[in-house]
Amino acid sequence: MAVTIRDVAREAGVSISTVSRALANPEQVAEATRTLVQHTARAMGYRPNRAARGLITGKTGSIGLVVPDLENPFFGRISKGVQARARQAGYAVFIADTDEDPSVEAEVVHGLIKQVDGVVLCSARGTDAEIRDLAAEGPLVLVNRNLPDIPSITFDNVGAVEAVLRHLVALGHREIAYAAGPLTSWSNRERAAALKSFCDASPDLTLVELGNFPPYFSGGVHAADLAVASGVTAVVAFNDLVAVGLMDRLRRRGIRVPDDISVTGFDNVPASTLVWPNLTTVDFPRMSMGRKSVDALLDIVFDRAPLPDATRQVPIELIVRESTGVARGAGASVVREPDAAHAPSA
Amino acid sequence: MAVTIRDVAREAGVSISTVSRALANPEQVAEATRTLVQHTARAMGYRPNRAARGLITGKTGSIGLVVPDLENPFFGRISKGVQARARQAGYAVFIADTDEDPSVEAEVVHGLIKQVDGVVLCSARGTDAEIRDLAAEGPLVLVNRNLPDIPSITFDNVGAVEAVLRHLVALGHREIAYAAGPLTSWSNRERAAALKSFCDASPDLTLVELGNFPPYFSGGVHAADLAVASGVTAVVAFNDLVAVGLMDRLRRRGIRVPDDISVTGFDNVPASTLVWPNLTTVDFPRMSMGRKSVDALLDIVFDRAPLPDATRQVPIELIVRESTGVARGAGASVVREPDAAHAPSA
DNA sequence: CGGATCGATGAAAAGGCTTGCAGAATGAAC
DNA sequence: GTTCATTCTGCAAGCCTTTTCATCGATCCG
Repeated sequence: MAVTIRDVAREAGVSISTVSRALANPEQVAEATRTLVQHTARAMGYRPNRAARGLITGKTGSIGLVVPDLENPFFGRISKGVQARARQAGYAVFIADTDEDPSVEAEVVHGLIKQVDGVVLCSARGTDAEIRDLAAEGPLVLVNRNLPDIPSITFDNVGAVEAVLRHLVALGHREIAYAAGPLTSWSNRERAAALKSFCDASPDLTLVELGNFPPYFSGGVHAADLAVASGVTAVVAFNDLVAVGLMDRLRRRGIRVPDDISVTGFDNVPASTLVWPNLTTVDFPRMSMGRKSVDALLDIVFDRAPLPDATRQVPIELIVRESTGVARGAGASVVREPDAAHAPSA
Repeated sequence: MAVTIRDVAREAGVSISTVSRALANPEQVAEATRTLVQHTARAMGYRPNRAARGLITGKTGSIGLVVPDLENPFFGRISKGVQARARQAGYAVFIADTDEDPSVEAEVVHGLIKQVDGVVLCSARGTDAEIRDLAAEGPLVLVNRNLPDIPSITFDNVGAVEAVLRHLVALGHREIAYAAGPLTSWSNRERAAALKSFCDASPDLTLVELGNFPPYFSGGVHAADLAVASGVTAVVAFNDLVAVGLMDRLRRRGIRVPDDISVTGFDNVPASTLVWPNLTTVDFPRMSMGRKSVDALLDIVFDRAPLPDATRQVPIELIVRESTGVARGAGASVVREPDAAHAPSA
């Protein structure tokens, strides 16, 4: 049988309230008593019963984290960030994997949110309405998805797209395909919209929208042939996994990257440096995103003033590697006469 | 404020015990009352308070999963298996990441094991003694590590090594290096020992032990140069990540795989098919391993007869891909006169 | 028709902990 | 020596649920 607070109290010769206080609010108890109690507790191997505490305080000391796919290193890293910060704050974290299924997502969050202090919902796949319903049930923060009135940690998708596009345009690319990710993905919708608006704004740029594809290697394989058929010189893939699948298929068909076609991804997952050529991609500091989400959640839980929205968006960085090069057929002159609207100033 | 069992009781005009029974043991309550209560409960949005239930039953309805690195897809997939089975059984799962640190591991398991019904400890990095101490504190099952007296789910490392070795020998390789993983890793020790015993048993085989290296891409990069210098024709890497790092470094040095050197991994993680050449590796059904671990844990928790040990070891499969080929310098004759002890019978 | 049997229900205790409130003890001030 | 302020400690209520035990009514049988 586990040792309880009253065992410690008996052993130390004090009341259970004193034990409770000595452990939880040490400053409320006299020095001598405090050390006696703490000593006894440790010696007896006392560990507070979280359930009992939770029953009274209404807090569980744990948070939930819901992700679409634990095996995807994108989420693995975010989870690590959440983990780390939660542990620092004395919180344990439930993790649930929804297998990219919006209905599982709703069910899981629903089942979790009442038995934890709050939930971090990562790359939510559900509709805005579903997510609002969920948020009404308890403290919820969104990662990689933005919804007014709900605390959201996002990264700068528009900036990321702009960086990629400038890079490609500078290399002489004018016909660019987007290998789209799942329609349920908010970041896919953001990127697609940003691409469209940029390309619409510059007359000499044509955007070919392909997809949607599943956000995996297989999606990229599928996209590759369509991209080739469309005649573009560069493909922006929804994420690194799709980009890698794309490059694999291109290589198997004897199409060279970047000589024949340039390819870019998003996320900077480990796989982006495993492949050859290494992938040009956009880095998102996922670890710090995970940490921030816990901070935001705890702000709600403890009713603290939340972070200003500006600091909620984590910065991005374009990582130029070997998968992008000068556009096929583009003379060097192209590089010297970039599209005024999108070329880097230097 | 949350709706409690007594709210439901008042609303339905019955006692709280009846509500409790109608929900938890429906057969103990009259048909009419049961449906009334269930209806009222649903209508009011009642959700039982797990903490209160746990206080009385002594069960939390949750289990813990502790892994060295969540970002590693090897563990990601195991986690998915654990996840899935736990959810089936109505359990939620705490996941903790130890960052490959044995002391964090001990601390985390220690902190977790009293507040869950049991813990699945994956690829434990601690010493045998540490793990035994942990197991004494509560229900614990080991995954990818074997310890007498503690329920363990493992895969057949010896069989895996044998399969790899037979494959390499059949291709004419006689000088083989092992790029070892962390000393804290049980499977690394198993594989190293199995390799040694096989090579010792066949006089014409020489084994070069390299390492130890961290179980990541970077470890493989490091190992590559040592492997080349050692003059071997094949390298068995501790896992796929190391193998991929190895191949990357070889490619950068202009050494061809498999023409100059053959490379194999273990685990069959997604990265093994992202690289070119695709990696020859050994597949472990990690998902089913995760599921089995939950079954084993629940067997302990519910005091059921545990699975027989034989079914605790999950089968393996050698996946031959393009990273292994005929040994450099070996004539075709070698393939026709394989070492009797290790060549496949066909 | 009385007693036994059975099913359905309710009352109440228990589980470990926190916390408001009150009491005891100590010390200081007069 | 008395009074008051100030700590420190203990009592007891309460958090929400499960579960034992008792009660009640009804059914059944002799």
